[in-house]
Amino acid sequence: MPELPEVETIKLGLEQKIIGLTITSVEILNPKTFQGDEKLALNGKVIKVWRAAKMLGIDLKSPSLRAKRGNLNAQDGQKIPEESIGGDVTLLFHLKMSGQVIYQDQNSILAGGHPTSDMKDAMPNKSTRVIFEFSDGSKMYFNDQRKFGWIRLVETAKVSEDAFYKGLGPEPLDKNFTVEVLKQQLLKHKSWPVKVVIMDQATIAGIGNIYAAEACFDAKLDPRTKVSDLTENDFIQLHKGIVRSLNDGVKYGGSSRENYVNAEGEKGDFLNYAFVYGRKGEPCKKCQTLIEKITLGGRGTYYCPSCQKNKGAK
DNA sequence: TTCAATGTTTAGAC
DNA sequence: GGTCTAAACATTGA
Repeated sequence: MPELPEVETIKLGLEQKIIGLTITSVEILNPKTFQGDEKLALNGKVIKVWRAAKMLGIDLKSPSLRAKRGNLNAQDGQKIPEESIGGDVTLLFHLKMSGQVIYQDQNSILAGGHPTSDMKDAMPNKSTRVIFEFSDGSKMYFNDQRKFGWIRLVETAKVSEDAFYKGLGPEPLDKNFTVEVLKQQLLKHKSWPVKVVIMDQATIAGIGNIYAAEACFDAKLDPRTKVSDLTENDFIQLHKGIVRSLNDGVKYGGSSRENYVNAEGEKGDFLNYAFVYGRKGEPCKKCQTLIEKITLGGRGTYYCPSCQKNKGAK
């Protein structure tokens, strides 16, 4: 489920909580969920929490890895300086369709990812796949109903070699993501429908089915419009639509109805603000025409037949 | 009972 | 190779 804004929401919450904490145990309830040697995370201190597309990264300073290497740098045999700021190992998370990251300490619950009614209840539950415990007694749970998601432990220096990470295109919320970049990326697939191409992770990183539909609505483009039929203005509007919908997603705390829950009961409810996603048969918020649903690129696709036009269609 | 689900990868058929 | 579809992963809920 989670797309870029949901993962960003988790990242923003998590970094307030776990930076500086040390992992004291990693309990793997479903072996297929965790790839790599979890022992390298033990006694690892959280240095950084980051996001790339829909992937979450947690960098750890790993005493275990240093011990394994004899505290020597593999390349030149030099001692690794203690003041080294970079992490040694990184936990990569991908939530796929139904993953959740839930962090609980004494005072609060931080729950992000796929929305379920029980996500702020007692953990672990039947969807819990991996449990991390920190030095202060707080815990982080990785839940995943459908078991599509994964956690991978890799050496921080080798994150860029990770198969998934390697395949990612430009980050849409990065300041370098200009209209020109969008255009260049899209033109690599001139015959593809616009919604399909913006969901392609190698073209643009992090856009999923919800935000792709919203971005097309925002740009007034029929999702089936081929890239070759886009005008200069379409690229500008599409760029605006992508950035706006993703930023709105972050602003509203993601599309999970109870994405972020704390003592104040804050919730993410972007879906309440969606113009087309999940609104088949309901009136368009702009023109009252009923929203239609089709299948495009194998995915359910919602659009307003009146607001969104396909200039290439006969 | 059947179908679709906020993701990604892979296999087949033109 | 390009392009499209279906299937695979596994589970739940409408």
